[in-house]
Amino acid sequence: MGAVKTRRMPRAVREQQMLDAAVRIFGQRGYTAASMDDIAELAGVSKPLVYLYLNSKEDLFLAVIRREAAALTEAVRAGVRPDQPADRRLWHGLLAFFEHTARHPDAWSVLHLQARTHGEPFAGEAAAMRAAIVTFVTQLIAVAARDAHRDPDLPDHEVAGLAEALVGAAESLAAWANTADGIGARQAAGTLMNFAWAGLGSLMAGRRWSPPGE
Amino acid sequence: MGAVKTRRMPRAVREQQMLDAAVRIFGQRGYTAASMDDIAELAGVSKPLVYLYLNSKEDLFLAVIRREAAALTEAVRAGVRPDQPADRRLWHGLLAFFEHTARHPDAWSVLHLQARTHGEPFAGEAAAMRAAIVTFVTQLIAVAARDAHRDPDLPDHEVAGLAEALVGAAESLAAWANTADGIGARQAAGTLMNFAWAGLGSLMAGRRWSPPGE
Amino acid sequence: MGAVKTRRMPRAVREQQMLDAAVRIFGQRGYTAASMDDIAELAGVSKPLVYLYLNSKEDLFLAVIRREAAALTEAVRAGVRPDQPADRRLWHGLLAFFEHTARHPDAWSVLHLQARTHGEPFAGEAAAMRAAIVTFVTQLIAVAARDAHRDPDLPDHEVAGLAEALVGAAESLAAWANTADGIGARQAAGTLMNFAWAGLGSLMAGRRWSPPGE
Amino acid sequence: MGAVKTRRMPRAVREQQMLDAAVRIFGQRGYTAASMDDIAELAGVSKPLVYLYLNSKEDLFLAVIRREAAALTEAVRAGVRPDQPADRRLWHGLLAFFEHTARHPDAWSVLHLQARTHGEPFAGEAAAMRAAIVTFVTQLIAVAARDAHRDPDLPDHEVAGLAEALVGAAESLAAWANTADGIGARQAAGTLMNFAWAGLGSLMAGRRWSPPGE
DNA sequence: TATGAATGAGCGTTCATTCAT
DNA sequence: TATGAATGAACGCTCATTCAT
Repeated sequence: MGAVKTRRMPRAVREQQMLDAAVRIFGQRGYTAASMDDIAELAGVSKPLVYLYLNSKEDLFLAVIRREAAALTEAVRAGVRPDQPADRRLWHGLLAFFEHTARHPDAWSVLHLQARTHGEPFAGEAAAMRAAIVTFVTQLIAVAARDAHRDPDLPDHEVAGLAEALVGAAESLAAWANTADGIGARQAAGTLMNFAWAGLGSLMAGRRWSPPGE
Repeated sequence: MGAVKTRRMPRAVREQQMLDAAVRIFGQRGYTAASMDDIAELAGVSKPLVYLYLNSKEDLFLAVIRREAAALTEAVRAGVRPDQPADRRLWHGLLAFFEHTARHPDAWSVLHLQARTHGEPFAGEAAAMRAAIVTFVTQLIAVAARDAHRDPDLPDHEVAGLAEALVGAAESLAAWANTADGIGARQAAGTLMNFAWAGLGSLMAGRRWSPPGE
Repeated sequence: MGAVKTRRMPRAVREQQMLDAAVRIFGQRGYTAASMDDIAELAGVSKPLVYLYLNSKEDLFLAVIRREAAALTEAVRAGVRPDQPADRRLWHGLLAFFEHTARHPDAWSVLHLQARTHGEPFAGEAAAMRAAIVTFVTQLIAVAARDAHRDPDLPDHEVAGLAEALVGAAESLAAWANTADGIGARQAAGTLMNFAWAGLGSLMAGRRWSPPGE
Repeated sequence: MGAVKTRRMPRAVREQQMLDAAVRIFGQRGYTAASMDDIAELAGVSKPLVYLYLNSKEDLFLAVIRREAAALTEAVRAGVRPDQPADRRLWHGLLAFFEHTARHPDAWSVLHLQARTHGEPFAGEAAAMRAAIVTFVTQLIAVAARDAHRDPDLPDHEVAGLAEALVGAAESLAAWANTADGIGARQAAGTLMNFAWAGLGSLMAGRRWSPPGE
């Protein structure tokens, strides 16, 4: 499983190899359980070289988070056609999200679990990525509401809550789709679209659920 | 902050004190960063006593997870009146969930973050609790579908996906409600109910979103 | 050479054993070349116990410096009879100094070489001890000058320089007496007394050496 | 501060640049805290080149000690006019010594502190330089004693002790003069001359201090 | 002459865990 | 029931040193 031991590589290449190894080890073992020895061995280099290039375990973890966060947001962005209507954009975004997380489960573990569980500055970096996605979804919802001529009925904090809920649902379904056999990215995206778009439509049509008086 | 030093307590009491301390330390510092010294000190006992009662750090963490998982599921169950219609039951369940997580943030951190991030057997225990909640929600959706005479249109795996999505949305909103100031449990539950119930209703009315043909 | 392995000692005793070992290792190998493993082994305990009691290598070194500085100044102070004339007091002080450094060469190496060579806070601690000795000598010189009714002729900074010179000479002779065989503390003290007391006497009698005009 | 990066210099020049850098780093950081990286960087060359020219850290340190020891003894020797009487020669020697140490504090730190604190072969090299100076002073004292027709009264080992004391006093005053503001080389030399020459004169005149009978 | 790439070996420190009482 | 004394094992990190070009 370890990389083939090839010597004397240019620095940039070696660095990517180290990050590749780090994603796998961090994603599978967790930040604290991962040892620099393990990562160096999987990368096919000695420990001092990892330190020479990445400085410290913290810096290495941060570099991993940043690289994978950029990769995920880029994948979503690349999947979305900006000239399409809001529902199509949401659909393609979800599809890209589920496909990327399914293809890179270790990276998703790092971003969704490890980074958020081990304090600053990691949690902040993961939160920043998540915030970008939430903002993206928030804008889609706002556009959809405008198209339905309904925005006066949806206050800002409600839109924010909806976006949070939608992103949380997507995160949950990502794990579900990766676990339950036979459920692919398309199906997960379909389920969520059905649920979400109908819910949004109803909301915008003014149909709201009222809590009991108690 | 540590418990007042009272000697010679009955075992059951001492054990609860240790678990109380462990929840706080694990929840705030994380599993690996928490040290047995910290926990023993906060519990007001010596380290060997912790080992005498709880055996090991793993066992202690497991005991914490089990106690808090039971407390959370019990809180949800206690909030739901079985003789009510499905929407009311979902509403009260969500309300109880948001209230409990807001009142016990360390416990929620243990269940939602720490337990899932540090491998087996912890992740399994947390997954079991989550599965129980998902099952509960699944049943509610099934009942609602039956009430709407629509179950033939909602295949099982779709219902499972919806439940997963709903639970994920709730988890996401729990963090959001605890962070953003001024958002309480009622508001989070209201936002989610509006979103979810309308979405479910639309689905059951046969309004579905279809992916593009591409 | 290592201490006999006796288990379960009270903390205070173990701490002294550790300091004893540390003096030898630090004195013979130097601060940086000394390893905590070496010290723990010579003390007959495991490394974690050293850390439990002394916290860190820095703290251990500081504790050694403080203990040995106190022992040396105490030895000098104990050798001096305060009711005697200044020359006798200087003599007994020098004698005690040479005897102590001869009997504890590792401690002297720590105080005179290691502590001064490895930056703060060690150098400061050693400097404080030395300053106390210089002050002691300065006072002796001042008393002697007063007895000779000559103090107006000896400006303060000149007295300070003389004290510095005298202490430096003593430090140098300590090494010399410990190295050259057959030279004991008495002889070293005698040589220095002859040199110093005569020099001081001449100075106080107003005989001064003038640099050439160039 | 690092040397301007000029390539392809003749070996002799490069070597001196490396030694210059090494003196500064060793003098300021100490032997063990100094890293070959630091030295290479300050010298403006790559690390392998340092090894190519100087072989190892030990050899580099030895080369530094030898160069600076030679420079210091040469400075003292150059300051002394051999055709002058003993007191003038001592005066000029001290003056040259204080001036050189004040002008080259890093070199003095290496010779006086670092070399003596880090075992063989460094301590031996520093001791050899010191022995040369002690011998030089011993001869001056012997000449002065002969001039005073007093040598039968001053046994050899006493002369040796006096020389040791004088050199120690000078070393002590060098640090003192470099620290205390406003004290220059001339003043330090003056203080020491006053002290030493008067002491020596008294000794040679047969005035000796006798220890108490006890 | 000169260097970018790479490592073996070791050190300070921490922590879960146990022994003896 | 309760604890002061003690440790095995591992981890993050650094450094002098060398290889291949």
